[in-house]
Amino acid sequence: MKVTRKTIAETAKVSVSTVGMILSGQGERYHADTRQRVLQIAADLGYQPSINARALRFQRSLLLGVLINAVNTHFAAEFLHGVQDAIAATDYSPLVFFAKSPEGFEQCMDRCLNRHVDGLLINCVAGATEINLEGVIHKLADHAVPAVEVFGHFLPAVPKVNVDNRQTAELCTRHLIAQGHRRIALLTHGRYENQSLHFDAWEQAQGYRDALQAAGLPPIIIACDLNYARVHEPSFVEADFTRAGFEGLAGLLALPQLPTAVLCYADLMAFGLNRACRLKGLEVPADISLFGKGGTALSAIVNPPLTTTRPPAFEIGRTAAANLLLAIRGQAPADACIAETLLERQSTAAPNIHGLPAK
Amino acid sequence: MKVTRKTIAETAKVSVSTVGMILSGQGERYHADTRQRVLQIAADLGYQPSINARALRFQRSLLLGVLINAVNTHFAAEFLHGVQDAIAATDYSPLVFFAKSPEGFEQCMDRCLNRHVDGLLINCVAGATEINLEGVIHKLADHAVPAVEVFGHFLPAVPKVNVDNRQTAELCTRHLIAQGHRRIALLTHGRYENQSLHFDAWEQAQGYRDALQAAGLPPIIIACDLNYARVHEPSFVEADFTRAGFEGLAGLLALPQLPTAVLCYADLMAFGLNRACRLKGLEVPADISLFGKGGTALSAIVNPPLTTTRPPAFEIGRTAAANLLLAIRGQAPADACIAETLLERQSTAAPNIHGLPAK
DNA sequence: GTGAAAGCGCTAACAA
DNA sequence: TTGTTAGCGCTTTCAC
Repeated sequence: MKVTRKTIAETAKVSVSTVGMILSGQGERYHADTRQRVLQIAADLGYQPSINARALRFQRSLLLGVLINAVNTHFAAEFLHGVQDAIAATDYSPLVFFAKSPEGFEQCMDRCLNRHVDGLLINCVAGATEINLEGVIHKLADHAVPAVEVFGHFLPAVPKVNVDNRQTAELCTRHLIAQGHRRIALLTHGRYENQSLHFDAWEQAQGYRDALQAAGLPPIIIACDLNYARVHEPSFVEADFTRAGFEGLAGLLALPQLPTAVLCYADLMAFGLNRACRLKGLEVPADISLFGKGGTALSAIVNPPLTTTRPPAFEIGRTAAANLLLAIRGQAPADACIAETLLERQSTAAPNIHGLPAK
Repeated sequence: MKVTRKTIAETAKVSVSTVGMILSGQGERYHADTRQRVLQIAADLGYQPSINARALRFQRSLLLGVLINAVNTHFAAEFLHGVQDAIAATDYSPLVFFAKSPEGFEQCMDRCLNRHVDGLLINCVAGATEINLEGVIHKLADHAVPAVEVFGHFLPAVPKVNVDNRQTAELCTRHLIAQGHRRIALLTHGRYENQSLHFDAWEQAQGYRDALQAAGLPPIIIACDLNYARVHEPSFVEADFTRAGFEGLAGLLALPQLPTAVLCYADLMAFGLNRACRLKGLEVPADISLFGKGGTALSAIVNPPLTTTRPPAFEIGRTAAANLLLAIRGQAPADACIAETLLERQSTAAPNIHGLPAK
């Protein structure tokens, strides 16, 4: 049933090493006859090399470990599509693990390591101090396995592929400025100044400020109390974000003048803010423009459809896998940072400067 | 650096076979001393068995192929968690592929087969006639690889693990009946009678009818025109569902009497219907109870929070993987069908029978 | 009680 | 031009 090189050797009446040499393409030095015969028989028998034997022999597996922890599960599929795209032309296959707990994460990593994966694509949990980063870093070094970190900045000396939150925010802010907005607020995470833990919020604020500064406009930052880090029930996280957005309006109304546009830290916050606005009789976008972040499926169907940006999960997966292949080949890949994709919809418009109907 | 049984044997001054016997738990016949020493050293050195060597020895790859096509990506992570849970105590690892196109699906399958996966977990695309099922079935038979199909009924003679849509609908309907509802409508897919293509809608209708019949109540089915099968832009799918739900109210209003409760084919349809109700001045749940399906994250935070059911993706993943392991061991696993989990929230309540404010 | 040996399939240095 | 051999790490039978 199972056809190995031995089978071929016996059928062709040559030795296994001859078969091996010929099949691996180094068969120039053999008789054309022999070569022909061996190749023919291999094809006829439908020979498939045993990747396991190869893996044992070479101490490499043609396997890529993919450790996914806190990536928004909505993007996991897209991310993996990108990974597949990058390895489509190679013999590599992805060994995928979703880790939910810190211990789970290490177990998944161990599994990858004793599978002798040739490289590791790592997404550490965002904002989790619970994970034993020291251990992870140590293991990586110990096993000398090439790795690329995605959606995070937790592993020093590991090449990274990330969302460029700074550039994204700059893009959004410039977009609003170009529309004519002059009072643009940022509704963000309460701990956005904690660069290491909430790097995404921090980066967003940077980009926001940069764009405003370039236009000679003052930043207006409203920080919301978000305590999702303490809670593990996903629906609560979402409820918390919308609540924060809803309550954000109070902060905006307390300002000397209401901003004409608000860039949010997350779509869900924009949803909450949108509802609060409606209850206060503020029209979106006529009275106030709302800019989300995340590109959630829902953003397309709320009322009005939310202008937002979507993480380029496919691109990130593809770039990360491509860079990992480079690293496996011994070339140190550069870090990559990819801006989100802008999805312009109906929650943003030119400001109604004169109190007249917009447009 | 790398610690094998040889390393342990040398350190413990015994033979590799002794180490092997002891580590595999069959070390009763050895000196307690020896056993202790070997186990201690193995632990100290952090010995991890080489799965590749084992795989070669046993002629199995210890790899499980997972082909995911149309599973709601929201559930993919949960599903894979379940798979991991089932194989946690084994040496198996999941080779995961997300296929977006029919050709992509076959390529992924080929990759699994080339890798000699010991088993295949397959999710074929729902409602896709485009996929070459014949080819898939043929390949499975050809390679004699055990398989389990999940979230679908497309592969004859392959054991299945599915959501029990019939039982779920029966559960929901009975729940509404128990609350006192007598006019309960089903807002569903226009082609719900196409059992093979839209089996989920078909099954739901069955359960709905069964529960009503048992209570001596008449079914009221409103079928919506859904054309998502023709469209590949995900946000459109969602827009289409909400639109269908929104328009569904017209069908309900055209009835001799408005139902007091509506079971929907999907959360998104319930969202659309909810909005339509509000616009018509109908209060949920005071005037009409709404029951979703899907347990989307959003369902928890809409207003009012939607009573719905959530696919037991974790359970399905776990059961499917467990059954696949059975199949690999040569035991034919039974089909499994698991009802969704009921999430009771605020969109359902006892009917306001007398036109008085509910409750 | 313990160890030697063979072999899973593949590879490569070395003999012939 | 082709074959022999040793070995990757693990398992298991059989001999001591």
